[in-house]
Amino acid sequence: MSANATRPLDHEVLAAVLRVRDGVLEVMLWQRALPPAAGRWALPGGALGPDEDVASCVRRHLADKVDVAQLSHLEQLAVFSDPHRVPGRRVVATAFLGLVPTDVDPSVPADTGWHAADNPPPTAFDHDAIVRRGRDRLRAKLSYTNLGFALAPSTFTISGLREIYAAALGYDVAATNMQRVLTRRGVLTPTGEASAPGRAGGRPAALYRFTDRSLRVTDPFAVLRPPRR
Amino acid sequence: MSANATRPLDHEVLAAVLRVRDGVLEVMLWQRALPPAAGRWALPGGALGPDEDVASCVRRHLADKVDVAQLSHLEQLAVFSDPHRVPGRRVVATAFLGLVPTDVDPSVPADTGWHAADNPPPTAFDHDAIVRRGRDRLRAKLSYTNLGFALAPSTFTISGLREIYAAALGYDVAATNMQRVLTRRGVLTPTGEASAPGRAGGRPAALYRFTDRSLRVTDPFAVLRPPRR
DNA sequence: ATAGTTATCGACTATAAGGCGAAAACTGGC
DNA sequence: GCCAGTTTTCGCCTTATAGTCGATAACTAT
Repeated sequence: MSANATRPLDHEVLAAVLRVRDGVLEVMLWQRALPPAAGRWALPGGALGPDEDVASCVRRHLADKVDVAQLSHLEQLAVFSDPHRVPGRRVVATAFLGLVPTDVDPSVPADTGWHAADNPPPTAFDHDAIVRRGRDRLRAKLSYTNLGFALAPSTFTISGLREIYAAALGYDVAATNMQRVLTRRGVLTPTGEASAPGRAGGRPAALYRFTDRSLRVTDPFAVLRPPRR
Repeated sequence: MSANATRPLDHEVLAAVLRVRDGVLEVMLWQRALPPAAGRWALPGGALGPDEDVASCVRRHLADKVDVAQLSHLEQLAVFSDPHRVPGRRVVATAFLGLVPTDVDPSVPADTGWHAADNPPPTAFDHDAIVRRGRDRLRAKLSYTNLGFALAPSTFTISGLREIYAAALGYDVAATNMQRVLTRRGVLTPTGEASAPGRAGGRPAALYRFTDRSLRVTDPFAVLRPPRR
């Protein structure tokens, strides 16, 4: 037996696209104009088409909101399948996690904006739970993979990277050891260049880049864990 | 628009249920008697019902093959959605990873058996890829979570635990430090009891148990990583 | 008793992390 | 130009964890 006659089974994809801006981890949401859940904020996404897999599908729907080429990372998050997650319909959602680096600023439609991932505005359906899952997945992976490359610009200073990690993780990280630890493990490579100092002066910071911009699992970075006491 | 009229969209759940037996990581498969893919081996699972989420669904279908209460762990793995993953139908699968401890031996139907997860017999559809994903997820999580509790019996010796980890990971692990490292981190707790020695003699081994049988993320266990050289 | 077997412990070495203060390299005001 | 202020980077020291090896404990079988 295939889809129930009285209540057809639909499948949609949704994407929690995250970025760090001004020290805040943000998620992309658009405001629904029409019922159901008019006025509430929703994740980008849409129905799974007959001839595509979920990865193609999420890229296709994201293209309505943002230049997909500016996404530095996209991965499956989880399936959300509560029979009542969308009132009046039976729709299973495959959620994705997308990341945008700090040095690109994708233009988005008028109904779409960026909101603090820790405190989003009222969302449609279960989209708040999906945002939480995406945020938690990012935080977990930051400490045992090199996923930071997807949030950081192509070259950056140590203190700039520290700010990105602190914003994404939601707590301050000790910057002193970050260069040493990440460099020793081969995650960071110095470019040899230096950044211009800010207007307050200070020594110019050396620029680094991620050695490997493909996702790799590493030992966890103790420097990224919360302080013990 | 809901499901395409000419090619209805179905959703199924599948479970890669793994266990360690005699030093081998095994997966539960049943042999299909009827087309399509008659004679090939398949993962347990079935269609998503109209009033259940995927977690309830996978437990319901697993109950046909095994006593679900004997599963020590069950988690979402990934969505498999290639439009041609099942010939002639459009069916999206949510795959789960299940684990069975070494000290229970669930009875299974006649068409169902356990096969080496590293080298399964010819499978139906994309079930071999799902087995690989489940195996890889287990291996990754063994080294940064306490998921070992789900494979091990309720109490065990250090060398017994070493064998389980070695079988699941596919490579030998250094046993010398395992007790010290896992105990220091609070993952293992001595029960105070000792096991009877084997027939060849030897000092009786102390029995341990996992301190916390709920899944917790820990620092990775360096003792579980492959040797450096 | 004694040889064989397995488990556990202690001592030592090596590696990595964390903290702190000094030094380096800049800006802007005087 | 000099000096105060700012930010980054480096070096040294302490602590924590991992890895190795050999010694010792606790058993079985003959």
